[in-house]
Amino acid sequence: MSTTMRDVARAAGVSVATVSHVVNDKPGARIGEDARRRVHEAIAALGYRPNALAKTLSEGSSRFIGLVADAIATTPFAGQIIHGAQDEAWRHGFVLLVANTEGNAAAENDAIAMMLEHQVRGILYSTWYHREIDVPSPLQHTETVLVNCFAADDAFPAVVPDEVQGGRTATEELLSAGHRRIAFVNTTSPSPARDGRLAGYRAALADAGVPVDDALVFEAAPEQEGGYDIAGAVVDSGATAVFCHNDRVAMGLYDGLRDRGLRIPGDVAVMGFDNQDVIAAHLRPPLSTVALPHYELGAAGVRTLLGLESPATGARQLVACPPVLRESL
Amino acid sequence: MSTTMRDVARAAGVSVATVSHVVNDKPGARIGEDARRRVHEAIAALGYRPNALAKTLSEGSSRFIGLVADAIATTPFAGQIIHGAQDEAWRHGFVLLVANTEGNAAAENDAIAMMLEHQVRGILYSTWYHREIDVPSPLQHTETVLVNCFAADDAFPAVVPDEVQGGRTATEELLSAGHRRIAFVNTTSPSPARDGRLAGYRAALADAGVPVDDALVFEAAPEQEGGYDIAGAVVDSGATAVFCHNDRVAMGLYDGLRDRGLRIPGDVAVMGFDNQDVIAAHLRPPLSTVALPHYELGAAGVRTLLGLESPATGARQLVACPPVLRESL
DNA sequence: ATGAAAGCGCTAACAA
DNA sequence: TTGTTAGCGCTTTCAT
Repeated sequence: MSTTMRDVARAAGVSVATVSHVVNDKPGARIGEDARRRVHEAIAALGYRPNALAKTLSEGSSRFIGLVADAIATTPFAGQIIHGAQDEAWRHGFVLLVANTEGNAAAENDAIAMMLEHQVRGILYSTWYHREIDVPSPLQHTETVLVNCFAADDAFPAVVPDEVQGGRTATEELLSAGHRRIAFVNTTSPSPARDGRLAGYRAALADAGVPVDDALVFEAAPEQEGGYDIAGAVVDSGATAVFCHNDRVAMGLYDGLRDRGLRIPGDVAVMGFDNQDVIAAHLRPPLSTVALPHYELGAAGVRTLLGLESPATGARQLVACPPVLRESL
Repeated sequence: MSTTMRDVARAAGVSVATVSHVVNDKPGARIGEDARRRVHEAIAALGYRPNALAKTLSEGSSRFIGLVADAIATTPFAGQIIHGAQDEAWRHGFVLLVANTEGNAAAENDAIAMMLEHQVRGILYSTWYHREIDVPSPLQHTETVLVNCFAADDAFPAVVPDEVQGGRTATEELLSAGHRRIAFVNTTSPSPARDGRLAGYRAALADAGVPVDDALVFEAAPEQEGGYDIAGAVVDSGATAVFCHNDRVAMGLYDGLRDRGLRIPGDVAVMGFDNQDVIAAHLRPPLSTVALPHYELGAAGVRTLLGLESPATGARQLVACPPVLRESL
């Protein structure tokens, strides 16, 4: 097997206790200059690596954090949640245990059980799109933080994107670009995103003294196809700017607009939502949008779990969706 | 703290050895019906969960596998490597420790060190695009499998996509759709993908008895912009079909073609590469392409690490890139 | 300033 | 069939 603390102790001619002290740089430990040096030498010579598992066992508390995700796969940016969580965990000396459950309840329970058996400090439960969930029962008695989702009764700390602010921001950008007839192509699927962004849109208009015209609010499937199909109606409405529920809808709308000989942003300004990697920056013209803060969601989740971030509001913690301006308006 | 095996033993009126045996369902262990039942009852009553860390310590071998990735973030489908690795690891009772290093050497070394300290059985080192790498030195003395990358001298087992076969497949699809003047818009950046796909393109043409015309081979930046900009030249070449280095280039090409009043696939057939989630299936028309097998790469990496898959060839293990036919040809 | 020794929760001989 | 016991590698009093 690998070299242990005992090997080091023997090589340095000291006891394991001494080695332990110098390895961990214990504050209240008086170690002689000489002994300390010998230990370091022995460590280098033997290529000693502390066994984190043994350490955990003896200390009684691990440095693992679990992250169970319903879909690392399905959506590109879900990976950003992992990334943010991993970075932040790392920053505090923690390691991430990742499990992908594909929404399968059995897999979910297995994953949670396995994490608990590995003595995780707590579990981050995340979804790939912002929504309300039923918290899996094994999580009821575990230190849990919801990421990008929330419990019906807000019984668990949760970190979610601020949809209302996002919708408001998008609209404000269009407003400040001089537009007054601003259409909103919302999604057809009921969700916090749908309600929140609409509320934000309305609020921004109201604040700007622009009357809300319900004829300017459309609904479309939240994909390219939805955006493409709604283009005609949007054009007919006489809108000079369009805020799309997401970047994919915007991408479809681009095509629909182009088919009708309309130029962006000359004839119609377009604003997206999500700031989706492969799309937003590379449409022609590059799409202005509002970013979904996935990385930050993961990071904030870890901080909350570690008790470094007091849930200001009480339950749901809102993370801002910042605007990303490019050339579509 | 949580309930331990001792608590269970006491509650069931047996020894810890007995509990251990029933918990692990040890083959060579004769346990009385009665004792077994009492143990199970005690476990249920106390809500006992085995401590995986203690188990590892005592058994001497852990069930962790490390995955260090240079960018979970940058590209959407990198996440699929994690996903595949995680599923496969899980399937064999292993847990994935994930670390994202953003290509930073220091972070990389830290990550590897941490994994080693956690007694990982081995480490998967993966990159977000297929390329040759210098294997970080701490990995030299560790059970390592390269995923989506390979060492200069093929000194490490590696699992990579079969670029040549991919290029050949793409071309064959175009060929069997009846095309003879098939352009290839390759990338400008040197890479296994660039060389391999070109080789596959040539081989497919040769096999079909179609002379390779170098005037039909173009180069463009591997993004939407590159595809858009090259459209004119491609059209001028008189090609009736275009094989693009990747889906993003194809997306740009779509725009360029449309600007020139050309229809897809009526006037020009288009084939992509990557099968990139957000893009391929949602262009108009949906893009036919060749899939990069990221999930499979991650899964195969785990199998190889676990010694379940004997590297047939010796060093680099090739994973097939299957065609995904939609409506662009 | 340093060491001995008792655990942490579990496994695996070996006894009984 | 079941129990005893000695570790696994490390931390941590408590002596010295």
